[in-house]
Amino acid sequence: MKDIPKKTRLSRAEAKTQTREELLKAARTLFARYGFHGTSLDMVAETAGYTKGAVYANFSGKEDLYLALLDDNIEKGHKDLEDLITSDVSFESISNEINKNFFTELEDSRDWAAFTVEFFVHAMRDDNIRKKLTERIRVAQEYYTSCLEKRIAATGAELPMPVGQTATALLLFTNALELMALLNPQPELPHIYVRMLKMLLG
Amino acid sequence: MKDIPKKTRLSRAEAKTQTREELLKAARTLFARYGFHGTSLDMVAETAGYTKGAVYANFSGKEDLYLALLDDNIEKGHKDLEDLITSDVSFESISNEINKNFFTELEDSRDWAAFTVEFFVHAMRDDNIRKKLTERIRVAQEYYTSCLEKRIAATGAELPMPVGQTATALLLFTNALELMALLNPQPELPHIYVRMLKMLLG
DNA sequence: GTCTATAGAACGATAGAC
DNA sequence: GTCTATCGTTCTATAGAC
Repeated sequence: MKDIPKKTRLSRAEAKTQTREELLKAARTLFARYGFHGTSLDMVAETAGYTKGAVYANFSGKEDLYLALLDDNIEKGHKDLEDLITSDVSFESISNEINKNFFTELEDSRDWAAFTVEFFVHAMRDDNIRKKLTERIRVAQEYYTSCLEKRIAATGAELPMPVGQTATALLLFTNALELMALLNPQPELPHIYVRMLKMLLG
Repeated sequence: MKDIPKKTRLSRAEAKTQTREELLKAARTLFARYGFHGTSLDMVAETAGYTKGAVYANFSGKEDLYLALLDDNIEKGHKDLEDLITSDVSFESISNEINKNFFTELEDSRDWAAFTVEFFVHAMRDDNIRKKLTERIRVAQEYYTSCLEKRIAATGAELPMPVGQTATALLLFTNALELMALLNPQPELPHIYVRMLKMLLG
């Protein structure tokens, strides 16, 4: 058997995939921190350890790179809510958890939240982006709806609204509260969140 | 008495004030429609009937012009909620009104909403802007709180949360719902809004 | 030898500053 | 109205995989 080189050589396809991943990773960080217009393709390429040639070999342009991030990431930030809806533990202990760790956990998603909201603004002004975003919103709503249905089946809880509408209301309120907490971390926000959850989840 | 010129001559100070006002008016429209980066100072100057020189004579730069708009305008857009809280008419007729005119009335505030949200993004990345914004949010919360207190005094309604927290929740939910309706006008949104109001206002 | 991912220079347009 | 910087995009050369 021949010597295996220190670094296994990548096939051309593998190398390209890896390049693409690294560019996306750099772009995610930079777009989140500096925004769409505040991030240049030179910065993205350099951060990832490439040059602009690599960007244009993998994406048709800046907008395309930005949209690719949406596809990878839109579902991120919803994980906490998902845990909460489907969780088996008592409402009381969930409330305690929220009251205790609300702000510290939120800090981690600061850049991501900025990215998401910036995307909303783009979407309001660009029909192509709007369509991509609303499709993602639809998927999220359906997913939460099914989580809620499971919860109802398990606990027998009664909701004050139809499940679909409850899911939408939850999605809306959670996002708005998160944004407000990042902009202006008033200490009563976790309490408001818990109370709203109690009202919405019955 | 000498002839009065067709147009009364303005003093230099008056002329400068007028120029400033016209620039602000043009900037308000353009920033709202095309966003911060989508609006050039050339566009602003030209729309107002001046040249870029006039902009730099009245503002220290683009950012300064943008911030000047915040001071004039942040409180806009909340009028509907205010009317609703303080209104004397029955909850039923308010609900009907919302269900009927929700989307048509919203269309008018499309540009304004985009501007507001864009400002939120700026605020997350710029501490100076963040301070200005949170101060405005504080004022809005206080105002809604006092509206709610009046309503309680008048109707004797009981709220499920303390007034201050109810005001915050209302503010959050209304803004989030408005944004969602502009991005993705699902027909059930007004119903969700009415139900949430019922839950929050008791 | 051929193909292609990437490097890197060059271009052209835009827009803020003064 | 000019100056200058920036940046997205395009183009060509090259090195390495096939």
